[in-house]
Amino acid sequence: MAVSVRVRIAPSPTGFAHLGTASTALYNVLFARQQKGTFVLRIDDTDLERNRPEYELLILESLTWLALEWDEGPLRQSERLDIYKEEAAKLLQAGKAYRCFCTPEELEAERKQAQLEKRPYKYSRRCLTNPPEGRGEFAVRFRVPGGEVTFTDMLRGEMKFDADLIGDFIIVKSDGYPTYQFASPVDDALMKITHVIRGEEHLSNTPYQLMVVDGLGYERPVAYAHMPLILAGDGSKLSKRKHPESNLILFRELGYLSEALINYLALLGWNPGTEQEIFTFEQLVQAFSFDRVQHGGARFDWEKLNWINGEYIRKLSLDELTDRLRPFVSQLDEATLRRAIPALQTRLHKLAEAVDYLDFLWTDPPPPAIDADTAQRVKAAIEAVKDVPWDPDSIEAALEKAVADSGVGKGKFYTPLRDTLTGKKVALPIHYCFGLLPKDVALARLARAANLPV
RNA sequence: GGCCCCGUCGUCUAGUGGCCUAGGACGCAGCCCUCUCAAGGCUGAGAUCGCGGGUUCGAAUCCCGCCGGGGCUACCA
Repeated sequence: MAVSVRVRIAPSPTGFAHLGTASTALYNVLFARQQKGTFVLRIDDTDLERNRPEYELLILESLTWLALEWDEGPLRQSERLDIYKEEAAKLLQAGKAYRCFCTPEELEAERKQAQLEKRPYKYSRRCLTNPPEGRGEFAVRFRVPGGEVTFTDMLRGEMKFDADLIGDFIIVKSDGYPTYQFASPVDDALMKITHVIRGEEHLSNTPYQLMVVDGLGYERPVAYAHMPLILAGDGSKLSKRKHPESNLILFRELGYLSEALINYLALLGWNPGTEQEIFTFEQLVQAFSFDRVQHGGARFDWEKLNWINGEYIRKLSLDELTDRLRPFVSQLDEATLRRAIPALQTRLHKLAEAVDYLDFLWTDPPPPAIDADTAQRVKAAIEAVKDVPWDPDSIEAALEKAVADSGVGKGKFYTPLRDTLTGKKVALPIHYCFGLLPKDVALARLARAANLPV
């Protein structure tokens, strides 16, 4: 009987959730849904120095926004300290771990020395071979048995690491908290995680964690999948500090649709083997497979995301787009917003751009300086529209007639009108600029610009 | 330094020995449409497949070396 799939994501609340978090979560969810498995959310909050509770909130909020819902959790490592203590005690008792009293300075000196002698650094094991007399603060080190560690990576096949190159590493810090290399494999084992799907930066961490699992006598995960990293535009790895723009909350604020971001992220590093680029989530679940995942990192491309986001915006129904837009233009009344949608829909790449197209509705632009001829045409425009029904189509018909009568081209006729009404060089079609404005406001703006009595 | 991963148009990629004079998408350029900006339609530029050796009748695809990028090597995760 096949064991049911259990996967997890384990972000640490030392910063906002970023693109990498989303990407890893996505692949986990895709696999979980496809295999009818369980997706667990665990918060790896063992870094006392850098953890912040508000970051955890941000992570949950980001994942929820992206609809990457977890089935179990969030479990917090900070609430499982007893477990790690117990597991560490087992290792200590079995002689598979030992107390280390070395100070950071001493360790630093060891490292420097190794570097000086041009030999690869490995902890000297002095606290194992010569346990110091003094008591006091100590960390717990795992006694690396050496030999070879092998495991299967779902992308790369059989991986083999030489454990003789790995020094004894710390599993419990002197503050009593477990390190990542310890807590993570312990939890994965206890939570019966079957497939560890995570970023490629963890590929060479895997042997550490496998040795811990083996040392404890737990069952190993069935397989690992180390997914390609998302790179910044310059090819470097995305980091929270260097790349604040990768904050997922920011994507929401800029007006990216969560399903568009998901679609883009899925394509970044994975490809379906067909030329399809736009996928529903269900289609992704069906189509996803690890053997079509890229092995190398991929740069994040805003342009392509913008295009996909535009595609998604254009697919939305009038009601859906209205709902999505509302938070971005809360100044605007519902009816006006709905009337603007047809003109907006083909123009937006991000929802927030709606503000640039609509803010003339609640912000009076300064009247432009116009010459006598132009004033005449503005006046003609006023005459043309002042008695027509106030909807874009009627306005357009009236204006077209006025243009024909004026003897000048549309561009020459419309440009000063657009300028007067919106104060902008780029705007919605002129009849929308009229129609969205209350009639009296539109006429007043024109009259003022043409220096006419209102 | 050591270990590991990766290397096809600017970017994301297709490609697993002949179908590749290397395909698609984004972006870019031009044209059409057009009151601006988009959207849409059409056309186009853009990769000697990191480099050098092999293997083979034939290599982007296999082998070796080199170079380049990234990751790990923390009492960060």
